[in-house]
Amino acid sequence: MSTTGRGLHGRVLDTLGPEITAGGYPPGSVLRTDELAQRFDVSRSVMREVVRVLESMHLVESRRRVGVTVLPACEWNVYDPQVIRWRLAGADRPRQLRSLTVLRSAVEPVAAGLAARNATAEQCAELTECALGMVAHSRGHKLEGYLFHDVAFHRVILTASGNEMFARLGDVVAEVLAGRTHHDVMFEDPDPAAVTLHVQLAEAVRARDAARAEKLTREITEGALQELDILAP
Amino acid sequence: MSTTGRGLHGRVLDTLGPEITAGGYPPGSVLRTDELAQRFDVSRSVMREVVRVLESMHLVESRRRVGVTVLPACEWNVYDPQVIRWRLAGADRPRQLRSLTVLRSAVEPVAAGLAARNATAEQCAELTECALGMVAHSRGHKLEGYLFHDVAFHRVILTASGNEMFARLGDVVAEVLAGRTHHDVMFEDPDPAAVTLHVQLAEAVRARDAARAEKLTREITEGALQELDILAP
DNA sequence: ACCGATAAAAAGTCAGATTTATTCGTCACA
DNA sequence: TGTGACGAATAAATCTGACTTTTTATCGGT
Repeated sequence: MSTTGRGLHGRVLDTLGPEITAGGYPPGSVLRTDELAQRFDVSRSVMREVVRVLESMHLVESRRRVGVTVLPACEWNVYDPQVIRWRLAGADRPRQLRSLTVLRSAVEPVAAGLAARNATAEQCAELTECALGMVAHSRGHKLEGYLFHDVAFHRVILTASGNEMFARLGDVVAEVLAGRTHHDVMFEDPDPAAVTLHVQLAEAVRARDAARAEKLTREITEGALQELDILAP
Repeated sequence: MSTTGRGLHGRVLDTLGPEITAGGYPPGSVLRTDELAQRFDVSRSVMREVVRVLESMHLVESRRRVGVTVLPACEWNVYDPQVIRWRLAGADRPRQLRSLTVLRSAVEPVAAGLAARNATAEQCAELTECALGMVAHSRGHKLEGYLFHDVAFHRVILTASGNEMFARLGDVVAEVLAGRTHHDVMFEDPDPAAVTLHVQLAEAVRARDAARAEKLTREITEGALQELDILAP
């Protein structure tokens, strides 16, 4: 399931990374490579590789004579999928989920508008297929099946937009939707209105109606914001 | 100017990273750590750290017995500031600039709406100050001064939104604006209409008029899209 | 009190030895 | 002829210990 599991280096990263993103070390704390290597019972080489990766994520900064300094959260590369995963697994999961949902509400409507212009026939077909899947799993506590098709639906929209920056947010949306289903609200069947909106969106994209696709998506994401008690702009 | 310049490891990264993002190695190419270490005249330890960082950016994948495989562009962490910088410095700079400008057009209006709700008095003051700075440098080929205030303006908007995901896009916007000024269009003074829009936006935020702030920002980003000949949605 | 030399601390770098996992070729057996 | 198991080759992964470099703090002299 995890991406980095492979190798000794990845295992250390999967322990130290979450510790940092969870705020286990206040900003400005200094860690020493040697001590960390001892703690995790790995060689300095491996530890240095871990530090280098954390440094590339702007979680820490390594300076001579002083050590590995933990950076404040405002410096972190919060778009790094790994960092997102670590933070979603940690304590400030709710805050993270809100931030990402607001991002969705900004990006997805525009992406849907572009998808209506650029989607291939095959992508349109996938879209309706996903929407039908959502309908089929919308009643009777089939939450997992619903989630599967929901994630696939939004992934197709983002990809079909033709913008690589949007396409890369597919994983983020997947995490948000999965988080909503598994941990937070939504104990019962999904909102029927949301299901309808997805079906209509698939139709709008197929009909090349960009304005309608954008508007429908705005309604979908607004629903997601309301679920998290975020004021609608 | 560059972030990674420090250290031998950073210098190798600044050469190999751009080579990969520029498409110098077709996806699936295999590089061997030993050969790379020879080529850059560094030890294997340093080379392994570089590979680890490139791996964390999903630019390459390192597997035993086979070597370091270059991944296709669709796998790259295109939100990594380092990757963005490398790609903006490379050959497909125009495409990259378009992608980022579309992203701006999605994010900034929503961010401005939130800023109108959440901005502090100090941030409002900064905003008007930046707008005035733009006005002051809008005539007489003072492009550098104009750019400086333009970047600062958008940074404040993104930060004042209160959303960390938006705030982190400040660097991206800075790169886009700088790229537009230095390399592409805009040989003459900036569009007076754009300057006016920024002044009005500062006013709208101060007046806590979220709807107006969002609308004005939409006009600003639409202008940016038109400059790059991107069809308006 | 100020300034420069010196020493210490920690990351940075390197090279060699060793381990481990993967691939590919070969050979036996069905 | 095709399939599967065994083994050798290979390249990354890891460990180790020594050496270098940079930065900072301390100490002594003026």
